[in-house]
Amino acid sequence: MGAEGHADGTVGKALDVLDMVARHGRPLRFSDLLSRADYPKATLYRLLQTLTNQGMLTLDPDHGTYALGVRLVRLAHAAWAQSSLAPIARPYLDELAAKTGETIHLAQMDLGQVLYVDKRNAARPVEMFAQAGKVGPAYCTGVGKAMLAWAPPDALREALARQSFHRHTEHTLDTPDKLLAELRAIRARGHAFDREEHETGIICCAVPILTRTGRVLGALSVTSTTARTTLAALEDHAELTKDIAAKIATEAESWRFPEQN
Amino acid sequence: MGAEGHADGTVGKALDVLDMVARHGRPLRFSDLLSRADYPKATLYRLLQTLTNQGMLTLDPDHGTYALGVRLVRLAHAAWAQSSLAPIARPYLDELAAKTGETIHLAQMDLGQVLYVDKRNAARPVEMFAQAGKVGPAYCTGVGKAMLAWAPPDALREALARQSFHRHTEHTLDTPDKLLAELRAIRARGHAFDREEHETGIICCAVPILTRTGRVLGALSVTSTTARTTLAALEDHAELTKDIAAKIATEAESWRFPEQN
DNA sequence: CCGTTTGGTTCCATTATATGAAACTTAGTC
DNA sequence: GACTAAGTTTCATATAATGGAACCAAACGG
Repeated sequence: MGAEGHADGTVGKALDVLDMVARHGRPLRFSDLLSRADYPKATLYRLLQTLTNQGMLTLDPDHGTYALGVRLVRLAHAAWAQSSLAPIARPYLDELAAKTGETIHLAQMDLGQVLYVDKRNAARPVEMFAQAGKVGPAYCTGVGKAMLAWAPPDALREALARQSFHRHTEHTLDTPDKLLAELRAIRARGHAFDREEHETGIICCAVPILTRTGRVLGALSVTSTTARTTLAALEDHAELTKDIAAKIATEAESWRFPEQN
Repeated sequence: MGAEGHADGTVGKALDVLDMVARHGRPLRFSDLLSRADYPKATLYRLLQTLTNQGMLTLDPDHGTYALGVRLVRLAHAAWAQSSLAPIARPYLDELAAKTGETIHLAQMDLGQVLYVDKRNAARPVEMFAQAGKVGPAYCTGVGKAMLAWAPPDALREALARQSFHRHTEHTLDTPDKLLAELRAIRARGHAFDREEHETGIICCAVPILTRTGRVLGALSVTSTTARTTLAALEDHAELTKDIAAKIATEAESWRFPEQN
């Protein structure tokens, strides 16, 4: 428990508190936080004060509650634009969605979890940020497994340690060993499947987005339901998806390092 | 210079570094940061390390550059959803945009600066997050002045100290005194104008979004150009804008504190 | 109306932690 | 192969975070 891990220094603790507020989803009072966190009163108090006058939290004086601050929204804008693949990938996602007619996910890895940074919904169009930002498990999603399959050994070990291996469906790979075997297969095959491992009826085919040096930037998936299609049919999109992934990778590298190479 | 202000403790410094990366807009190397920040080498180094293994920054091993991390994107999602008025205000902004046919801005105050959290562009539709997240000066924008006019004394003093009072156009109120006089007028009138104070040709009429207790949550503006319309015409929308602002305030309060009152 | 609880803030001696000058280790140049 | 620039580590010191306890205020209960 308290599993968060290595909370290096004060900064780690502060960010921990920030996460706590973020997770809760709506404003909390001092005492709410005090019961959740196991920091001593005074420590938590000063942490909150610091975060508040840094603008990372806002203290609502009427209710005495803390909420995430607007400075975070500003940082968010920058992070979204600069660090996520989303802005670069947008046109390519559109293309992939149009050609496959299926739902598309773009994800990146965040401390062992899958972070969805963009999405195309076959039916409804652009939903962008509101839909993105969600997190999911790595061990039982197509994008998660695709990223893990190409992760360097130490990152993989780290990520494995953070998985909960909860048996979501009867197909979930619920042990590290099963997962490791699957990752080898994925690596050999070049793409990952989700065989209703996270949610019954939901299947997908996912590919990693790799730099020229083989580093994992993220993953891309074509998702559907067993009612609509089959895994084999989704696999037909695999090559196209890989091409798109390659384009995104290339663009990402040249966008971020204009002068280089 | 180094004006940032009270960098309380280590956390403050860490966030300062984060901002620095955010501002720059694209990945930076250690030495880039070293020259910008005036922290000693070792200090900055450890700060970066901490932020990196907290997931707030990512170190690109191929180029040795730091960029904002994905954890920030996740926090961003939460902040956007929970702390900004944007998700609540969306339908109301749509309504206001439709009825006025003009460009609408929704802004909040962030440490003396105006943070635009949403926008409706008369011509093109939804652009959402990509367009929002921008910051601007408080002393020479309609939304900024509207918020300052209803700010409590100490917050106002704080905010004034952070203004640069750069003379953007010939109409800019470029001293604290002029601004204070204007704020009194705004308060009396109930809404603020931007008389081409920030950009020539751009005018707007802005109202604050106030809680029942009179606290400023944000501001709403109807913006246009001198080519298209006049200030007097914009003022015709003032009452409607106030109504919309009131609705947003009410909804914000009940959304955040469901059980209360 | 006063004693009590609950929720929040401040004190202050102690300790842990961040600091930063300087030394060191690469990697890249000439 | 010496020289330079960029990044990393060390270590004594100063500083800042810590947290137990005391304090304050407001809500509660009798």
